[in-house]
Amino acid sequence: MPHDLPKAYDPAAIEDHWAEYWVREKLFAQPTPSADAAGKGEPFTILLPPPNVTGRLHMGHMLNQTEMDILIRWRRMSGRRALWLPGTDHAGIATQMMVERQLVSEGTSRQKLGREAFVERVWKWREHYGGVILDQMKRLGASVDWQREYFTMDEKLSIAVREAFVRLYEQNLIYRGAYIVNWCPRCQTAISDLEVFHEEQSGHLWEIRYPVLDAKGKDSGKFLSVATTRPETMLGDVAVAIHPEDDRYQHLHGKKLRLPLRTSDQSNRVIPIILDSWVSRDFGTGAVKVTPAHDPNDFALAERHSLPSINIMDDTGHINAESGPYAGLDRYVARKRVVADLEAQNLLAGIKDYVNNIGHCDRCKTVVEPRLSTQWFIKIQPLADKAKEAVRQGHIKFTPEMYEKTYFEWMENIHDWCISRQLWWGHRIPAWHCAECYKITVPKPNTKGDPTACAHCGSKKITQETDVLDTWFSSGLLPVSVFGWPHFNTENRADTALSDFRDFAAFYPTSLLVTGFDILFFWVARMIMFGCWFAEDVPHADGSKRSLADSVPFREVYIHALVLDANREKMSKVKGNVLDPIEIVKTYGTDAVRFTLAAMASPGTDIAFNIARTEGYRAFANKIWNAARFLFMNVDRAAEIGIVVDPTTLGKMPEAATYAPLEARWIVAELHATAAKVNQSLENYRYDDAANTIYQFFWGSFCDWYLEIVKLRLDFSESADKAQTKAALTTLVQVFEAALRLLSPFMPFLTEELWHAVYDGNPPAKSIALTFYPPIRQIQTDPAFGEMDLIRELIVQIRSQRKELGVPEKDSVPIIIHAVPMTQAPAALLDNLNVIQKLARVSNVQFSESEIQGPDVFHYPYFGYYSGRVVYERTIDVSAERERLTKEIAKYEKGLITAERQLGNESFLAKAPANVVEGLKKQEAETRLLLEKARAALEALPKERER
RNA sequence: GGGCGGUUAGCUCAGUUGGUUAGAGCGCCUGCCUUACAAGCAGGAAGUCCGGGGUUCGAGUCCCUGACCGCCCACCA
Repeated sequence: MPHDLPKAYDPAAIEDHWAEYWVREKLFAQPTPSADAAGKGEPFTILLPPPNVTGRLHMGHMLNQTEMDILIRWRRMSGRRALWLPGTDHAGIATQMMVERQLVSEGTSRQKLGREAFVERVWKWREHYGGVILDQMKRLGASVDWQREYFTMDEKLSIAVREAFVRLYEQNLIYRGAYIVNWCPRCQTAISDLEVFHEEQSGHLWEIRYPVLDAKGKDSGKFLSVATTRPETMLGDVAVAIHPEDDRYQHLHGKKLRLPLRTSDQSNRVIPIILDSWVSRDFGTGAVKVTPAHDPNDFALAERHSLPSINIMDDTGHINAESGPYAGLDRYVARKRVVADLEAQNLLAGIKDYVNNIGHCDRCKTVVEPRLSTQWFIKIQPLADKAKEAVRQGHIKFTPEMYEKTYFEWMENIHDWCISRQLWWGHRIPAWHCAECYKITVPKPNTKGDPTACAHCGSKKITQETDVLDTWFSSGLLPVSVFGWPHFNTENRADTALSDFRDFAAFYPTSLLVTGFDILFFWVARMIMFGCWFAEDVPHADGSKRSLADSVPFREVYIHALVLDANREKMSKVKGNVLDPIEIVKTYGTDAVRFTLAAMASPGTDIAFNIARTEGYRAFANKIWNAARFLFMNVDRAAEIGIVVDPTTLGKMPEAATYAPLEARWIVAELHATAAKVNQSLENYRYDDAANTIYQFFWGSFCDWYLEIVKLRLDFSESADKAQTKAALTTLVQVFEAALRLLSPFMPFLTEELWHAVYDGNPPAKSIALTFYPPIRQIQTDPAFGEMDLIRELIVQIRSQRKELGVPEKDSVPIIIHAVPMTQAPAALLDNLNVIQKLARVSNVQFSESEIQGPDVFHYPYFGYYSGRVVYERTIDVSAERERLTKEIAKYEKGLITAERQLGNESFLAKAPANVVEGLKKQEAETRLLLEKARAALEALPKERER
């Protein structure tokens, strides 16, 4: 037996095999186009948001990848030159943290190892764990080009990072300086604003009395109260600020205060009272201590008033040597100590409970410390302006649209980007410090090799900057760097790798970015800025200048939502509600999980992942599996009597002859309509519509109706009309094969397996993924839809009536039909009486010239009005029937009143479009008839016996 | 403090530019092991479209307003 499928669908038995096959056969490799690549299809490119090398696949990844895979498979099958490019991110802080943890568990540390050994260790770690998520992707069937896999610290990409840096430096867009940055004492590095998350925490607001000095510099006996949430920062106070027009403090103008704490510089530092209208009079006491080295506002204030900055903390969040007796204390210990010391001096005016927003390190959750420190920054405004312009001009389209607003919101309020990190793992900043003149040497653009002497004084005593770049600096460059930038753009054209240039020419800008909103600013915005900035210099293949429109890193961005648990809660390890996609995949199959995500992925709405849905879609897969078994069973039976479907009739969109049986014409029309809807839905990122449309087609139309009807035509007996059987079988196989292709992007494994089975080991391509997707075809309204509706509705009515009358499931019963207004029923009905008999278990259909009366008469309006009756002596539940009819009558009455009111409204008749009025009139007439019939039926019911 | 999104059946969600009697899956009820499928088949019940006002011939859909839920951004010590 060629078609020997197991009885039940078992994803485990098929998925591993195909996953491995797709990778081995390099089916989705998209090589660098040759010079004469014309006519090979318009490129469709997606860059995979590179997972961190620390990563394991979570539900968000799976959603992200499912969406990309559906689109790329669909576009590939639709004739586009599809490229989905995978890679991983070195993820500076995150990875360094993982390895540090590992070292701690081994009783050693990063510091003990030293920089070089540590970095080597991280590389080893990366080799070991870095591919986990990619292996998981393979298992999910992601149709990426594995030949192009990259890592953000690959040499090729590192060259791009260096070139981007030196160009920006050359353009005066990179500067180094001491500013307040967010400092993580655990990671011991600066982090950007985006890497800080704020959380409300209950704390205290301390009111501290600062002694006011008299003209001689002695305590005047008066005090100025100042409110603070961080008393330990007093050690760095250089002033106290009040509002110039604050009536309460007019007498203090020009006075000085004594800092009531001992520090090393002076036991009692004297600080001025300064006036600044930035101070709000109604907060706290209206007086604010100024600590420039530990607060951004204070820093700005100090600049305005030419005050010094006193840094009181070291890299680890401990008080430094500047602060005498407090030196070496942890910041929170110091806080307690300071408060105690103040209390001892009776300088604590009060402690209030206070809830404030505290910044935490995104990675390690440690409370960040705003801290003055020397860092590298990008002057972002020029890049942001260009990036805004690109979106404003419509060169990048956001879906859902609202994210465009979010993008602009952020871009309008953008701050310079702190790009230096005091880490060891990452791209070391290409700048050299001179030990003699202290100036900085940065290589010129388009040059190779590290500088050996100071560009300013010629000294050979130069050392490279120890800081590395923010991870997002390199990932922000990916759209240009993965396609070879800047190799081909160097002055030294001999260096130009031609193949890289062709990649860039063919695949940049990428078509689409699919990602979550959580990295909209981190990554998406940065790619747009970098892309627009650097790609504009790269000419087109023909040498012409690249416009802004062609400099963007991607033409469209699709932002997907979060995957929540079934109770709409965020998944988190703490809550213990994390679903591991790999586990679910093992139980239900990748296809079912993918389909679940697709069916629930409505743009802009979070997905409450419900395993019940996945169970349902596994059932769907099983349904298809069994439809295939049915089909193969018949193909095999047909073969026994010499009927064989010509395989060359497959692989295209089936057409039905006008003389073909109704179900054949109908299912073909349905297939076309489904293909049109699915294509349109995918075009608009409506994965949910697309998935549901296919589901409805496969299950609701193909299996529930078409297969049941086609059984009648598959007659393999001696007396059978072989031509008719063959025609039916051909349509069956054609539609099924096309439907598999339609479903393939959503359920790649199942469809691959069954598609190969359809071709019985001789497929026309290596994979269903390399065949053609059913396209949109302009369809006229096909009469088959209406005819089929007539038949279906009649069958449903009969089944319903049978149930009502209590006819045993297996029994066949006769029916009587009366048609109004025509005395003859239409051909569609007469031609398909056998279908009605089979599907509704009817023994005989009798047509009645006269109207049928009685409580068991059913009615339905199609091409006129039909009534019918199932002939059966029923055991009627009079009261239940009365209740049902009463409800039905009420419903009709209500509908009728609405319709009549509207039809009686002259302005409605005047203003509403004709088809709406027409429809309403028809509906009113139908309702009226149904109402009359229902009333008659109620009337005909035996009267309830008196009790 | 700003900004954004949501509220439709018991649950999770669709519902295009306003247009005929608001849909799906799951769950629920009833009956069936009908030779592709019990992960199935057939039939059925179930909604004050968050509340209030307005525009319109017509509102789940547009406008105003209130309530509740969620998210993002933000330097008030």
